[in-house]
Formats: sequence, structure tokens, C-alpha cells
Amino acid sequence: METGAEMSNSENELRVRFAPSPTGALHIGGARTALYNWLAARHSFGKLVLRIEDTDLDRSTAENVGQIIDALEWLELDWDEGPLSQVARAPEHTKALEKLLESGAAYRDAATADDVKAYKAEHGNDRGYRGEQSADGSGAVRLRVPDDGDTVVKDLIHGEVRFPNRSFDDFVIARGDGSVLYNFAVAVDDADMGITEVIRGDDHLSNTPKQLLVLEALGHEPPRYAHVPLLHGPDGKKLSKRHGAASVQELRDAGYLPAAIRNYVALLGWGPGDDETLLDTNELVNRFRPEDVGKSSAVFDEKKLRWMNGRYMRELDLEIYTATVARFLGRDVDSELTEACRISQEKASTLAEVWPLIRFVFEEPAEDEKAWRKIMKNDAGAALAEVREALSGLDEFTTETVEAVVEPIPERLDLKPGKVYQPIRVSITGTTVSPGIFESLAVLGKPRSLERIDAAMARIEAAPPQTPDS
RNA sequence: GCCGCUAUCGUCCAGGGGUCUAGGACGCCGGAUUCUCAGUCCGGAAACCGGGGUUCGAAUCCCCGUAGCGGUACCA
Repeated sequence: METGAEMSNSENELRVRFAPSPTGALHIGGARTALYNWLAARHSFGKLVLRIEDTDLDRSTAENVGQIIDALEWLELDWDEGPLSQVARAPEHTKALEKLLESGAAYRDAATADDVKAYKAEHGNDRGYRGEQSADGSGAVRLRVPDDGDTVVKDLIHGEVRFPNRSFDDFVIARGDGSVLYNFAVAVDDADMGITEVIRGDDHLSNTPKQLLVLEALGHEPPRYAHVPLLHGPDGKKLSKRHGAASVQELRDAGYLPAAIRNYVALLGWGPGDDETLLDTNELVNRFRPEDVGKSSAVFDEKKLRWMNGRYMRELDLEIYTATVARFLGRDVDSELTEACRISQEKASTLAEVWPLIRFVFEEPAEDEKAWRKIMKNDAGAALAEVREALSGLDEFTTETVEAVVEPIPERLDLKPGKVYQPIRVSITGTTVSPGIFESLAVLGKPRSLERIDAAMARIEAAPPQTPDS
């Protein structure tokens, strides 16, 4: 069925578009639609057009447009044409509108909403409204919809979806003032821009027959359609701001990597066919086909994203990992940060989790009364004294040398390893959680390590935490 | 109301008439790694929405129901 359309289209090139309406930040659902379009374009060496659907409703703002572009850039999804503004195309829309008015495919109708209601009350509510040209040529512009037959959407994902024409109103395609409405503008733009494949959210499936009707009235071949299911929050409802990190900027601030987000989001509604889940962007491009997208809506699950993000973080080269952490923290890369990053890499799943692990290298130990009371009791003081003694004799202060002198201490003191290591940890970090204790000491360095252990011993002596025993 | 879409473990993705005692991943539970946390490894629990058909045989095909979602705007 598409042969004609493909032939008439220059060089059979795939042309897709991402057409967000700038009514807020780009959220994860929009990001997925953008990704799918991008993957389809890159897969077929086609073109991706970015079109801003701003057919004004005072909700579209320049700031929102900026946010969307920011989000796309951060996700590293580039486009080949645009951003194009839909309002800027008003002259083309008007031209198309006049064409339909002249041919009689559309007409001006002064009917009000109540008139439409009344019509349906009389003719049955499975019957679309049919109006007539107003005498004075005033009113909104409506498209004439045939009473007979069906309009069929041939969808790559849903197959053929059939809509009875009589169920549609002669719908409004332009306001009384001549400004055009969404379903008209989209159809005209997609045709003018030579879009060959429309990949968009499921919520547009019911709009598609209207766009098809417009295209037909204008004498244009329709593009192919792929309506991908919507994303939902954990409560099963359509995703919105209420669902935690729903927007791309929130995901960025939460410390997720663009590559991980791309991988995770691609898998919401689509699978490669085998059981692979870790697919880098190249594999995504190679394997993604819109027709393989599933039909049912998916739930965004941050836990799985977090796991996947950890996998991506651990795979980064130390230099890249450090640079990424530095950018996230707003710090400069130096050898100390690099070392701190090295010992934290296998323990963090998001960029936001890195700082709590390495904070002690850059700041004084944290105040954590609970940790202190829990750990610094009984033999802690004695253990620290022994550790301090061993450490102070070291010339070279590395993970290996530290380990060599500290590791034998538990046995020598007849203590469980934890009874020695945890007091060290609380001394140098203030908390009970840190990277491995030997590398933590090594990164902190000898002077500061001894200083902190001394301080801890002094504090214990001054006010020993009382405890029974154990 | 009307016109559509959807329905496999808690979540994501497989399986599309027999090979399904339904597979993989996240999460969860248990064990290992005798320094915390994390990571890693091993093991486990966990699903075909309900009812009718069709068929020798249905998670898979059809119908009905139910639930969720979308559209029904001079919104996008």
C-alpha cells in the first residue's frame, strides 16, 4: 500500500519527527518518544526533525522550549532539522485552509457548542455533528466528514484500527479568527515536511483518523504511523510530576547517566527479542524497530534504572568516571578526587551516591552521635592505640602497606576484625559507612589519618561511652 | 453516554495452538565473599484478569464481561 508514497518521497529516505508541545519540562515519557524517533532515524540513516508544537495556547513558553532542548541535548539525542516552530508556519496553514474552503471540503459554521449538543440529542450520540455554511461566512472552520465508510489507521504497532466516519463530528480545524487547530496543523506540517513515519504516543491514536481525513481532503499521501503505549507511574496512572523523578532534569539531578537512561527507557515497551537487557546505544540503534514495540503501557521503575545506572558507572574508565563525578559535584578534577573516585566506583549506583562515600577526604569527619556511641565502646580505644602505633611507623602510606600492618591487629588483640576496623572508620569518617578501610586510610594520607585517630582516642578518654559489655 | 486502545511474576521484557512443570532482568527473601555499606557469586518465592466458545489440545485464536487508559474542545 505504501509503494506510491515511498516512491514519491525523495530517495525513500526515512523522515521522522519529534513534536513536543512546550507545556512543561520534558518528562520521561516524552524522552522515550524522542528516543524512539531518534533510534528509528539513526537505524535507517534517515532524518529526525524537531518541531515545536506551539500552536499557541498561552501555555507554551520560550522557557519550556529551552528546557526541552536542554533535556534532549543532555540525553545526547541530536536532530537534523529544526527546531521548527509550528506557529511560524501560520502562512502555510492558512494556505491549506483556504484550499479546503474553496474546494468545499471545509466550511465556516457559526454553530455554538450548545448547537452541537442539540444536534446530537436529536440524532443520537453515536452520530457526529454535521453543520452547514453560515450565511454571513462567520464562525469556525469545520471539515466535512463523510457519513459513510470507515477511516482506517494502518498502524505499525496496532495493526489496522477502524473508525466509523459517522462517529466523528465535522470537527473544527480553525478558530473563527483563522488560527488553526492541532489536528489540522499536524497533518499539514507532516505532509509539508515530508514525514514518512510518525512515531508518537498512544494518546494520539484516536486523533489519527482526523488527521487522515485532513490529509485526504488536501490530497496528500499519509505517513506510516506507530503509536507507542504511554508510560505510567507506579500507581498505574499516567505519568506526571507527582511520580518522583519524572522529568529529565530531575533524573539528571538524581545522578543518572544519559547512556543508562537511554538503555533503560528504550526497554520500556520494547525488547530486543532475546533476553538482553544491557544494550549500549549502538546496539539500540542496530536493533530497534518501531514495529517491535509492544502494545501495552509500561510502568517507570526507578529501582531498575538505578541498578542499570550502577552497571554503567562501574564500566567507565577512571578518568571519565572522575570527570563525570567532578562535573556533577561542581568540583575540579585533581589527583585527590581521582583517588577518592577510584575507591568509590564499585560502590555507587548513582552520581549522587558518590559524595557521601568520599566526603571524608575533603571535609572533617561527620558528626554522627549514634555511630560514635555504637562503635567507640569497650575495646575501641585499645584497638585504636594499636592501630595508631602500627600506622605511625610507616614510611610509605599505601593501601598495601597499611593493610600489611593493620590486618594482623585483630588477631593479636584477640578481637573480631570489625572491632578494630569500625573504630578506625568512625575515627576518620565519622560514620559507619565508607569504602574499604585500608584504601580509605591510604587516600586520606598518613598525617590526617593519625590526626583523626588521635582525636578520636582523646575523645574516648575524655568521655568513654559507657556500655555493659559484650 | 459514544468512538477507540490495552490486559503474562510487585515491575520491565520473552513466549503468539502441543517442546510451558511459562523463560530472562530489576526488586524481594536466603546463603557465600569471616571490615561497614555497596558490589559480585549462588539459591529461592513469585504471573498467563474472569467466563464462555473453536480445537484431540489454548497463556497463545474468537466472543462476552471486567478493569485500566485515550479521544469525544474554536487544547496539544
